[in-house]
Amino acid sequence: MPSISGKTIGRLCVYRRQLQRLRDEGKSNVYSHQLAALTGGSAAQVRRDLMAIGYRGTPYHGYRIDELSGSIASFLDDPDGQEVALVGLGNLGRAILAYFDGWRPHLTITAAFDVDPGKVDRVIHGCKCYAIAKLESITRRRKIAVGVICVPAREAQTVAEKLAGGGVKAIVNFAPRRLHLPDDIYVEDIDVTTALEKAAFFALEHKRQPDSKAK
Amino acid sequence: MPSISGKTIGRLCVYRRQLQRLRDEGKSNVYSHQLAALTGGSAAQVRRDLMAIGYRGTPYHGYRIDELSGSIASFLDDPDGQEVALVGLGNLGRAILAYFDGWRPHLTITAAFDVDPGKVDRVIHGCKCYAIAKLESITRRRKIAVGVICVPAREAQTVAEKLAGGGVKAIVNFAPRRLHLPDDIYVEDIDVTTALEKAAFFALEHKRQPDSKAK
DNA sequence: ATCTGTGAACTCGTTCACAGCT
DNA sequence: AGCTGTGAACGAGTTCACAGAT
Repeated sequence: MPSISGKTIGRLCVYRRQLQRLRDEGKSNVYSHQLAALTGGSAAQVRRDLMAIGYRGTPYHGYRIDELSGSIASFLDDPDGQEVALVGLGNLGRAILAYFDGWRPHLTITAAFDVDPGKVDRVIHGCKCYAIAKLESITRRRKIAVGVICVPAREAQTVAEKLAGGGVKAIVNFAPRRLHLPDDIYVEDIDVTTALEKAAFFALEHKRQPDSKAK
Repeated sequence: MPSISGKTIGRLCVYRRQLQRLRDEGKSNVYSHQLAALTGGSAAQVRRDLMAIGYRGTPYHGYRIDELSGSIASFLDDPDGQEVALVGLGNLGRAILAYFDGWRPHLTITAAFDVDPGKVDRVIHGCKCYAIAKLESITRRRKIAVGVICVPAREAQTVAEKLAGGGVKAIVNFAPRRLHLPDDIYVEDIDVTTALEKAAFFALEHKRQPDSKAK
C-alpha cells in the first residue's frame, strides 16, 4: 500500500456504487471493460485501480462482484462507522442533509450547525441542529473527523478553523473560497459556480466554432 | 489559441472571482504569487494560465486587475449572455436555483423543468417552471446551450438525452451516473456522494496512522 | 478465445530556473 | 531588487501491448 492516489480513491467509490447496482440486478461477476463502460473509464484503468487495493480477479471470469465489493468496503470504510458534521443550514445545507438522510449506516451526518436561533435545537431532515458556538466541543467529544461546509464564502475560513480545532481531519467545502488550513487536513472542494461557468464556456466554444468533433 | 485545457478554464473562473474581490477592496494591480496564494496554486501556474489567454502583465507591477478581469471575461463569456436550463426541482435543484438567483446577468438559469404537476407553471426562486415534456421544444426555441441535471439517478440518462435533443451543448450533472452522450457534448460531473466518501477515507487514513505530515 | 496483471511508453500538466524588463 | 514570460525538466497518471491464466 504505497499511498494510493486521490483519483483512484474517487474511482473506487464510483466502482462500488456500480457494483451494488449490478448485484441488485442479480449479476455475480463483472469484467473490467464492463465496469469501465459503466463508469466512463478504460478497462486498463479499472484493472490498475483494483490492483491498487490488492484485489485480484480471475482471467476469463473477471471479478466476483460480492468479493470485490467487500474488498473495496474494507479498504474504504471504517468498520466502526464514521460520523459527519455539517455546518450551514441554508438552502444548500438542507438539501445535502436531505440527500444523505437514511444513507448507508457507516457514514452518517449526525450533527448540523447554524447560527440562526430559529434552527438551533430543532431536528432537520433527521439531523439534530446545534449552535455554531458548540461546534468545536461537540466534534471533539464525539470524535467526528469529517465536516461539510455549506456556509457563505465570507464565513468559510472561520468555520474551517473551528472544524480543524474540533479535531476534524477532512472537509468537503462548498464555499467558493480556498481554505487555509494545516496541510494534514484534507479538503475536497465542490465549486458549483465554477462548474457552471466551465460548462457555459464549452457550450460557447461550440457556438464559436460549429465544426470540431473533439470533446 | 491551441485549445486550452479544461483545468485552465476552471482556474480562470476562480481567478476572476478573486480579482473581483480584490477590486472591491480597492486594489488595482496584483502579482502572480498573490493570486496563487488566494487560489491555492503556484505562481508559475498562474502565469502559465494567463499566458494561455494572451494577457500580458508588466514586470515589477504585475497584472492590472481591471484589464485582466476584462480579458478573462471576453475570453470566457458570451457577450450576448447565456441562458441555462435546470431539470429536477427536488431539494438540490431548488437549492441550486436559489443559489444562482440574481446571479451575474450574463449567465442565468431562465427555465426549470420538473415532472411534478404541483411545481409546473409556478415561479420558483425567480425561475419559471415547465413540464419536462416541453424540455426539448423550449431549449431548442430559446437556443439554450447549457443544462443542469438535478434529477434522481434513475432518470438522469433520459433527461440528458432530452437536453441533447433540444440542442444543449454542455451539462452540469449532479446525478451519480455516467451520462452516455455524443462526445461533442461537454459534461461536468458533480458527485457529492463520492466527494463525501473520499473525504471520509482520508479522515480514516488519519486514524489508521496518526503520524505522517503528508497531504 | 478471452480475460487479467503489469512493465514500458506515452501524455498531459506542473514546476524549475533563468533571461529580460523596469 | 523583484517581477513576468517561457523553454526545458520533471512527474503523475493513463494507455499500450503482451505474457500468463483458464
